Amino acid sequence: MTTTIEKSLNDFQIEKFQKALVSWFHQEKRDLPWRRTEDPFRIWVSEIMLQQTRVDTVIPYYERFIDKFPTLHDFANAKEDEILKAWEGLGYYSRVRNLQTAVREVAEKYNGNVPEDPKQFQSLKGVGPYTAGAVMSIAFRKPEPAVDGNVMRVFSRVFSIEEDIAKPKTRKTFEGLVREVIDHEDPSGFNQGIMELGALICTPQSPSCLLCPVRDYCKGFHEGKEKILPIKNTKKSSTKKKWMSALVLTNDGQIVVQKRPETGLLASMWQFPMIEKGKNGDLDAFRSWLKEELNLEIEHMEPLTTVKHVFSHVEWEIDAYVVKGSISSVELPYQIMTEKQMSEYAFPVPFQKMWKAFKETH
DNA sequence: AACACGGGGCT
DNA sequence: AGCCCAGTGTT
Repeated sequence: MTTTIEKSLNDFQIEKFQKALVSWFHQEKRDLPWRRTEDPFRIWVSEIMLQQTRVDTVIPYYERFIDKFPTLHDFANAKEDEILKAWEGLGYYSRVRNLQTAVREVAEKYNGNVPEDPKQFQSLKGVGPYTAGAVMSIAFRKPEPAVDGNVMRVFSRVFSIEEDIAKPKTRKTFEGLVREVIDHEDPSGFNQGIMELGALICTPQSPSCLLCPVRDYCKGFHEGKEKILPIKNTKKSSTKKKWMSALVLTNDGQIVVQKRPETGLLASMWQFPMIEKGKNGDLDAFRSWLKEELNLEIEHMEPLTTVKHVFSHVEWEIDAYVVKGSISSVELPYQIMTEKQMSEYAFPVPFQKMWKAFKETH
């Protein structure tokens, strides 16, 4: 039993709404790098990068990524450390691993051609209902819905829908609505137009209704509800976790690093040796842990900085130290490398903050 | 349905 | 201190 949304527009008005939106889009759209290509692989890459990530953040990553992996096959053949490095700082790192899994499947199963069938494409790793609709409509002009946060916000206003957009089933409601009103002449312009409108005009706070090309068709505006829509419930707050970490420098100027586990938070990325801080925050316990864990003879140890980092669901506080000493040998997952070697591996932002503090003080 | 999964920009 | 961002996978 799905909720039925009463459309506030008749067929005639829907057509005018489509034309107003699509022509506004083609006139006002931003010149973005992924709008200069028709290569399904590149459009796909851009959509994965844009998940939960702002356009301005994505642009430089996209440029570097396409420069490094110009074709689907270049990316399919790359090493994991290499693709993680290309994604370093962008967040949600499973996106890039899933993308490679999917691209390899396309290379083998579809002879390197991105499937044009929405169901086949959506079956690929990391491709959900939004990304499937976006790539199918933009690259292949298929009239498929691509419902993201923008679409739910814009449509909740245009059709004055007060369902909670945080609920999973609400997305399906909007998909059904998009299927009814999408422009079959230009599905790409329609989907991108809604998203562009959400980014430039129909913004989360204080939408610019006076500049809106579809204001005349907006039920929420006519009811004066544009500011209270969309309805979205609040999510729970994040937990906190404290750590102690050391930048260990060997006598010949190398650095001790560690590869994180291949599952979970920041999977397979690199960091400096780190343990969870005990309840007493015992520095001596940390020293003896370093000694045993790394076969390390500590010659000097000093506090460096405290790094705070907020993830979506957890907050970290890292007490960072600089340690100098001699090491006979380290065992996996630890490794000793030069600064130049470090630059080839992906480090999460909290550890980049540590490194930056070190470079500024030493 | 609820939660894990990054990082940054804006109010 | 929240909210939001061109969401998806797992449980």
